[in-house]
Amino acid sequence: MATLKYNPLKLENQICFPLYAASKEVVKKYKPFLDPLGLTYTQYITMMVLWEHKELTVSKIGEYLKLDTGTLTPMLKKMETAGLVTRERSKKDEREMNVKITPTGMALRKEALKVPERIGSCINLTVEEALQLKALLEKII
Amino acid sequence: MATLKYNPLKLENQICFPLYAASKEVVKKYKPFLDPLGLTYTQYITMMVLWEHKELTVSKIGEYLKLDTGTLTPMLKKMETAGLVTRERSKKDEREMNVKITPTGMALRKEALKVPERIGSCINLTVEEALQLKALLEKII
DNA sequence: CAAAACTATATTGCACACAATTTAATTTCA
DNA sequence: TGAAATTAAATTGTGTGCAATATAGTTTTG
Repeated sequence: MATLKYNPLKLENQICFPLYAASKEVVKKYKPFLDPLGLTYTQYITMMVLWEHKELTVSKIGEYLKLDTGTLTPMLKKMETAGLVTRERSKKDEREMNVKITPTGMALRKEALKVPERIGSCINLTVEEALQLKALLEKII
Repeated sequence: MATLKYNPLKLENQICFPLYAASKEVVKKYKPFLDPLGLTYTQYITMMVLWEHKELTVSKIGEYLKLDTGTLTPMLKKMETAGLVTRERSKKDEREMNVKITPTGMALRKEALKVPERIGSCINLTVEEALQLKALLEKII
């Protein structure tokens, strides 16, 4: 009997690749729902933490989203221009930049409320599977 | 009894976010192992399909990796400069660009062989969990 | 068989993503 | 207390990632 050697460098034997591909796939699925709101995916998750916390420093946002300042600073400037947030140095510690959601930004929440369920119906998983997946992913993070 | 309303726009209620964060996390874990090989993560998975198939068109690579030409063309040019692949128009159909792995590229495989297990030990999952995760991710793709 | 439709790749423009460095403010501690 | 260490953002440079468009080659079809 011939034994086939396991090939650790085959794409289908990787765990990383489906993770990478699925992530891009899902982000892409958001686009048609976020375009009407004028948000990119990264801006959308940033709005999510701001809808909840109202005001945060750049580094706090980075902690929640696991993004660094090189990504956040230019994006937050664009969001400021779009009227979604204000950016102001902290009075207490001038090193900190306080990012605060505006009424316009807050109002956008209502329009975003339907996004999650619309996405949900695009993803081919049952509720149990989704929860299982979420638990596994959180073990990685 | 107060009922707390479920908030669909909370980061921790999303499936997309852990997926996005875990994917970035894992790609980042590769960096220390790929840097010595002179490969980025995207180049590494490209090499994976080329180690297996030796010669492919740009669109075939894109099919395997779910990447488009806007990503692949500049990257393949860099890989050509690095001596890992050659790029040549197909004689049969001049529209096609054949990407072929070089002996240098092929030789790199040996050095890459230890990457998967090293990564495996960085990821906090049992074999069963990894297989379960892979199956769930493949349902999404 | 030539115009139209199609296909494969390349190019352009925009938006991340992060490592490394810089700048400025605050804290620590000799 | 003042130099050194630490901290928070911003900047710079490199590398994706994709939509939209352009270009060139191939196939279809009236």
